[in-house]
Amino acid sequence: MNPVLFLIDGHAQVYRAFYAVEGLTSPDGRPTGAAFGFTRMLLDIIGQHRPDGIVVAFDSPGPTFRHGDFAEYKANRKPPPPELTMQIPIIMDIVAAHRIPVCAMEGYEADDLLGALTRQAREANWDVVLVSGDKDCGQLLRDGVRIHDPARGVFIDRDAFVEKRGIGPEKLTDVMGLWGDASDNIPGVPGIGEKIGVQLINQYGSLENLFEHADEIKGKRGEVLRANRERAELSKRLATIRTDAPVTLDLGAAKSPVPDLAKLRELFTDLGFSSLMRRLDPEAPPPAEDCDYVLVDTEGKFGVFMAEIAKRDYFAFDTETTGLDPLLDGLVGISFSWEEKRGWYLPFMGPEGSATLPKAALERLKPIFEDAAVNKTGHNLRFDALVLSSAGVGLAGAAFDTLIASHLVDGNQTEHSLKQLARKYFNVEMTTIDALIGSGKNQKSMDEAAVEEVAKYAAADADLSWRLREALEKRLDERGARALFETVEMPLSGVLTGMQRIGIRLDAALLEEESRETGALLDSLTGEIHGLAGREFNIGSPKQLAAVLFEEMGLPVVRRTQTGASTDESVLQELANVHNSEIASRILEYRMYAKLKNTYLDALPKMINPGTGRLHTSFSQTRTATGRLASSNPNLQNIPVRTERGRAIRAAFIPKEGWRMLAADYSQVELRVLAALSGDPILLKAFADDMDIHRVVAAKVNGIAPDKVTKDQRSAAKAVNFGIIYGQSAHGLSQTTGMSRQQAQRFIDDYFRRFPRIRTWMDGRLERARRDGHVETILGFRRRIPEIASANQVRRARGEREAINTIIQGSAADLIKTAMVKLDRAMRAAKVEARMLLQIHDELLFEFPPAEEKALAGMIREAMEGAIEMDAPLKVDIAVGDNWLDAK
DNA sequence: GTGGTGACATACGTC
DNA sequence: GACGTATGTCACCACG
Repeated sequence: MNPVLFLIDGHAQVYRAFYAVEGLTSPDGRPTGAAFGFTRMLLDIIGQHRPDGIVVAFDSPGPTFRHGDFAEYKANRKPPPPELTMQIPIIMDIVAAHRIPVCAMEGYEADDLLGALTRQAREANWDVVLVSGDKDCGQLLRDGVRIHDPARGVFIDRDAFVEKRGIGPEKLTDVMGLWGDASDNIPGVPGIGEKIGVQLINQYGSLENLFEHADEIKGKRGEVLRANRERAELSKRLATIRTDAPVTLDLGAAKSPVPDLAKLRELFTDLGFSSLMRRLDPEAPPPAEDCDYVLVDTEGKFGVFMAEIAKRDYFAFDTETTGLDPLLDGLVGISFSWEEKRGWYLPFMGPEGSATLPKAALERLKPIFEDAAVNKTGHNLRFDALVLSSAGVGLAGAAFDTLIASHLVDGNQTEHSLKQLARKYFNVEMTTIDALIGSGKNQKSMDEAAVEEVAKYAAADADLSWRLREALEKRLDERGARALFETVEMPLSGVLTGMQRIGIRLDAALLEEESRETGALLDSLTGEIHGLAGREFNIGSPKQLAAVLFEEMGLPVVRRTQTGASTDESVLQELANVHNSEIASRILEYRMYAKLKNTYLDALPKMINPGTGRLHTSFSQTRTATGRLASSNPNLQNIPVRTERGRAIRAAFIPKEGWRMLAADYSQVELRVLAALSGDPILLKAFADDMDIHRVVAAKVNGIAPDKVTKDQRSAAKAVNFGIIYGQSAHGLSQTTGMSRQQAQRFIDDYFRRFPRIRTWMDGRLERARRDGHVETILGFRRRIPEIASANQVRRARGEREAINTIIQGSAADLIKTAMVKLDRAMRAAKVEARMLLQIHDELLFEFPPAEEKALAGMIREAMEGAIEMDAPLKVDIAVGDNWLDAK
């Protein structure tokens, strides 16, 4: 029996899959229906028919030889929808990961390539199965060649074809000369369809012979035939599949490809093809790995370990702690790895009676951790650095954080846990922490779990982190993000570690006093509100509040949420202003005070670290899709500033005893980025001259002199400037400004008329985003924008806003990150005592001994204003005070 | 039946 | 546009 080669008509199958699988998207929102359908088809073929070889043929963009013959060829075809086009590279990746050869050639359609490959396969004594739904392929049928339609699950051989069409496959092109093919815009002869075509060709044997005897055909049909001879001959040529395309069938490459399972798993994870994942590996779950993890729990073993680690100038490590707070919780043990599937675990704490290492062991490790020449890898190294620092061990040479690398490789992904990355890159299922220490209220702490078990768990963490480094390095290089990683993100990680460790001093007594006052206010407001409502209810419950306002008091419903009537601030504002509702005004007040009390006044003092007496936020370098930082536990990037009462909270953020506080703000950093990137001459000039940018924009849009700009005009311009940065629509703008939608639209139109460079810059960026599927910041942080190709107008508009916003916000984030790294270096070099405490997106907050004020301000100005060379000057406002409120 | 937990929705603080 | 955190609400679970 001959071996069987499956030749797949790629585009035909992709199209079919696209329309067959609707509405499927990846976890990050990219359309994936076509890729899913195609992949499923491929796995079906491999799994069910066990081909001896596979090749996939694709059309190439651009005209083919058929267009030279007939310019209208396929002219009726609409361009493929962008949701389909954007899936082609994904499909190519999937085919490549299966290690299936792809055949494509400019100037030839997939059909012709299939024709040539079929011929060559037959010459090599292989049988062929053509995977295609296209009727033209019938002409390639002969002995040893079959057609497979995967959608119908049928195989058609020569006999089946003759049975179905009533004509031999070799005569198909003659019939199509008469019949034509509407889908390819092949004309044929008017009035002649399949039935008549088959009948005529069967009667005369061929198209040529038919026309030689055309005179014999009587009546209307004869007339039409004679009049359309050229058209018929052209149609036959167009329908004829060539078998002489200059491609060479490489049966060696096509033969039973061995898929790159790791790559496929990675792709499937990204795409959310969990149902297909199982089919990659029939013996799922993945086999447990055979790893060599050593528990170093005696002096002797520790000696062996030290001798080994001394030979390396690189390793991966991970710390185990009693809890999740690196500053509060204790060091349970440290694991190491510098070789795949091998690791060591050094326990320092364990259940009663277990062997652990003495503190002296840590002392002997200290010089290695503090040696910058020893290159360290870890997952979320900032956590480990803080844990070590609490144990009196410094960390230098923190070169590769797999968490940060993963975020740079794919910023759209929100989860970058070691467990998830191990699954994605290596198909390794790691033990969960719950399996080790339990969950819920019976959860143990790591020092209570058996040391042998902790050793396996911990060593696996170091091992996987070590392995991930290689995989992620490769991807960083592919992405061109290596420089950003090494020169900005990794150094920044060290700076953030320092900021987190130092924390910020809080005047808890002041907040407690505020809280009491606010509590009293809330009590009296609660009474008033209940009085106005006529009954008691929970004001904090939107549901109960809606019932009171709209059902019991009969106020009009302004807007609806998914679950009922909205009671948010803008709704209450409207009820208060337009409908003179007393209760709405009181609720607005109540909400403001409740927010301040619950979120800040009461919460912040509780979070003071009892050890340091200060407040330690946690910065995340890997949470945002734009490259900004995020702050949590507590979030110190959203301390109130807008209202007087909220602002007062800032007075509780105070410097170390006897020191002062300094705040350095980038002035209009996003607009400067916009000016620099777009090259808009008016904005650039305004910044060069250090003008009030909102005033300049207002003057320009209204066509008046800057000194004639009214307060309202300026604030409208300010709102639009913000809108541009946030990619706001006219709708959004009208919401934030109180303008009507029409007014907002008119203002935006005027704006773009006066600043055409911004419009063209945006259009250019959007076009590139559509082409590339992603946008990049000045330093090359990348965000994929899948929605930009959506056919859905709402989603597409959102994609466009995301695209512009990410470029501007992300580039501003690049600027301040670079400044922080430079500034940290300068401060170390100058050996100042002053300390950077917080970053709030465009602002840095410091505490410093009074004597350092001048030197510090100079360093800050230089680092921030000179962060990255741009066409627009950067400006920093510096203010000093005795607390954060003062330093403004 | 009760109490705890986690997911979700709503609302709102910042840049 | 980008975030984090608060509260309420509901479904679900283990527990006695």
